[in-house]
Amino acid sequence: MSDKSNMEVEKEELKTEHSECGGRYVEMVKKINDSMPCEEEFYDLSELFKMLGDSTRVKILYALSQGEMCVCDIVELLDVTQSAVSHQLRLLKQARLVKYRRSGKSAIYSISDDHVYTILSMGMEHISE
Amino acid sequence: MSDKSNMEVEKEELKTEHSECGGRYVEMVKKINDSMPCEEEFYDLSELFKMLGDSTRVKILYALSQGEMCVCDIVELLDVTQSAVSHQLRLLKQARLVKYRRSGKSAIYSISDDHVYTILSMGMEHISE
DNA sequence: TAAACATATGAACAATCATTCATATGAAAG
DNA sequence: CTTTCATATGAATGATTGTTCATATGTTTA
Repeated sequence: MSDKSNMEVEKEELKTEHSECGGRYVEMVKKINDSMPCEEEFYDLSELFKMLGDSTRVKILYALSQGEMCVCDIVELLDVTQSAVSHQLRLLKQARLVKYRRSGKSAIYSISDDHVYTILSMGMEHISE
Repeated sequence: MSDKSNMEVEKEELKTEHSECGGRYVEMVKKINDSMPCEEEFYDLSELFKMLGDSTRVKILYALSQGEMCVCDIVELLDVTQSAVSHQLRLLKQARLVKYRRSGKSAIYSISDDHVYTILSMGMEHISE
């Protein structure tokens, strides 16, 4: 295989990898590419929003944003099974969005920091536009 | 069936529906319950966050938050198939998070309003705590 | 009009997820 | 120590979702 045919193959690969329409934006794309957050950051970010991307969990977080409460309060407030609430609280705890302490028979949950509430509020503001 | 036994049954149902631990929080729960956003609001809110709850979509939105660009730019910038990008753009468009216009062969997408960017930023701030 | 390019879309598939049911743990009261 | 209450958890299931592959649509250029 000659050098020439090799180069031609590379050219072809380049052509199929991405299109040529870019024209106007190539420079911008390069710049953005250099300042792109890393894969992990995007992953964490989407994981965070994934936690907020469920009706039951959002309700729980909203309730807790009004003040700490125990599991049975949440069950009473929302229309969800105790089991479902418990499962979701576990996820929220793992994601460090809520914390809890034990008090007698009860487990008392609360929002772990108020960034969470801020994000919720921004979301609510957005959907009422 | 006498009135008395009827009342007893109701009492029992009440007991099994929710626990009695509430004690301290009952008043608060009532108050919160009255000011709770409606089902639909929670639904919309979780739908919004669901859109941000995927790595590919977050990347796309981040890229677009730097400026409008066409599909092939996004494909080049991120490491995702053209088909996957197109599918996700459709979802983002349906959710009104992005808008697009056609220019020749290209479809040029952009963030539909900067609430989106604000929410993204809040999220990024949160995960770097 | 045909070829090339940019984007969109339908169907299929694997993976993830939220809920339910049954049951386990843990704590307090009797 | 047994019962009752509050919460947690494992397994099963149905539903949703993101990607891929193949192909269609729409636009420009030759």
